[in-house]
Amino acid sequence: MVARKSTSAFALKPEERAPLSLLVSRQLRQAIVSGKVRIGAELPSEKELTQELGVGRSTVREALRILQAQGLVSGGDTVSTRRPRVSTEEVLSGAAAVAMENVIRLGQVPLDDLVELRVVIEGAAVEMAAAAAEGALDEARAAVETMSAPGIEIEEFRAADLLFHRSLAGAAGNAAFPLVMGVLRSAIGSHLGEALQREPHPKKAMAKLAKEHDGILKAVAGGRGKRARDLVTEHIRSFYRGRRS
Amino acid sequence: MVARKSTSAFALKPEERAPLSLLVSRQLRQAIVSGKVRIGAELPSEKELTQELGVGRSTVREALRILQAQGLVSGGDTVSTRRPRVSTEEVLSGAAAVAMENVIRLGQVPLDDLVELRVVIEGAAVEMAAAAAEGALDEARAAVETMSAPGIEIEEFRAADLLFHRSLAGAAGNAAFPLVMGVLRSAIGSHLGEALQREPHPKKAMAKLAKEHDGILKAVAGGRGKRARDLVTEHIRSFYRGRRS
DNA sequence: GATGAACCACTTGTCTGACAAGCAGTCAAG
DNA sequence: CTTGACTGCTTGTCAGACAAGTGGTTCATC
Repeated sequence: MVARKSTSAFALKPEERAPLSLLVSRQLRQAIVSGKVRIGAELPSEKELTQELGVGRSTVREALRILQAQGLVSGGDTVSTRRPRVSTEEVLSGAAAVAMENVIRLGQVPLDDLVELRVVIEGAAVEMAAAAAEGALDEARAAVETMSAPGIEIEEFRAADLLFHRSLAGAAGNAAFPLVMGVLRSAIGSHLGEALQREPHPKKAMAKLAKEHDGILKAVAGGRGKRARDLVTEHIRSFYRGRRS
Repeated sequence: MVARKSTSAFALKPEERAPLSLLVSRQLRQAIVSGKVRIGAELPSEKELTQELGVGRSTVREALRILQAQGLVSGGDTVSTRRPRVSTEEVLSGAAAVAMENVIRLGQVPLDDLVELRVVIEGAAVEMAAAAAEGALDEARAAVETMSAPGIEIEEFRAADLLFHRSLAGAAGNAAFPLVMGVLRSAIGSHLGEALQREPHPKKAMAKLAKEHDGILKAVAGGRGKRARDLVTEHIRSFYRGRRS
């Protein structure tokens, strides 16, 4: 409390009572989301921040830890001596997924509700994509091809699956769809513990999924929005059905 | 690195390379989500954790800051000398909301995309709510009543409006809908800077909104899902239309 | 000139010790 | 019984110290 000057007046706003480290973290957050510091750029070192902000190093470090936990800053969880950077989108949505998973784990949101929300979003996305009838389907098409390859590994399949759903969600031209969808997917997946790994017949399951993907893609490409939505709905629901822990 | 005993064995998992503070935070998180520490319960003091875990206080503090940023622990942002507690649902959802908002902000998602996603989610929510056996509409009904009061202030109206949309989104029985809807709403609002404040004729605008709310509510209560969805869609779109900064 | 090793500055991670401010319980004085 | 001071305990913050790792510079060697 050495830095707060005891605020003798009685009208003290509640924000003035926040710890310094939180204020610092907010200030840095502001600098980041406002684009003042570009994505992926390096932040000043802890010492520089210390001098620049006029606070102790512990305070700066705590602020950085907060931002790191929020996913806005990355770098601490890697090696050492590497300066913190502004996170990429991936780290960021990873942090959001962790937060959502916490909400699930503590019983605030049942798993099924997340699945259903994903159905709603992705269903709407494919329906809109089918109506838009544009050429943003190349990525999805390539992903389907990858997944249909005979000797594919589970890990590869998972990556291609993510790419497929992501690009399909983005095919409607809405940037918010794939972002939120990704967070949901990751939260569900980490809660479930990667269902595909425990599949008794992974090859068979993957073949089934690949076939469904192909059907969805064809429906979208053919402009049959309703059909695409139904297929996606069934695709997602059936995948998670019976896999609840 | 003084606390890690140089791990002379060669088989060190990549997790062993994580900072100690992160490991501590994970351990505490595990204790929380596994239900070992009940929700709302007090955690041991920093000193006790220090002794219990065998690490320095700075490390414990950083771990606590991480958990706090994730919303799992609350207490630090309030007064002082109050021990950290396991968070309640509100804090937790709030942290998830912040994380999602970061994703959206940094992902450069256009405003229209956010609005459209909100239309999709809320539209689906009211349609599902209309189909399901209702009973959860009391809150929404009360909110509409509040908003229809003649001499209502803008701030009051905003609060009631939030309550209306939130309870309506939750009326479908899906906890994820109101959560994400709240995030979107807040993200949109911070983009737009509280549109209602700058309204030339706030009274007139509020009256129009209240009337639309009433219509939506009646449609949901009457089980007319399609109609409710259309009304919500138009309600949200028309509100944000022309208000883009 | 190219290459590799030694060296040094800087950064992060962690610990320790210190102090201010606030809160809660205790306990004696009225 | 009430009230006021006192005494711990807790969090917030700072400063200093050291270990370990990374990167760039310099310099000797081929």
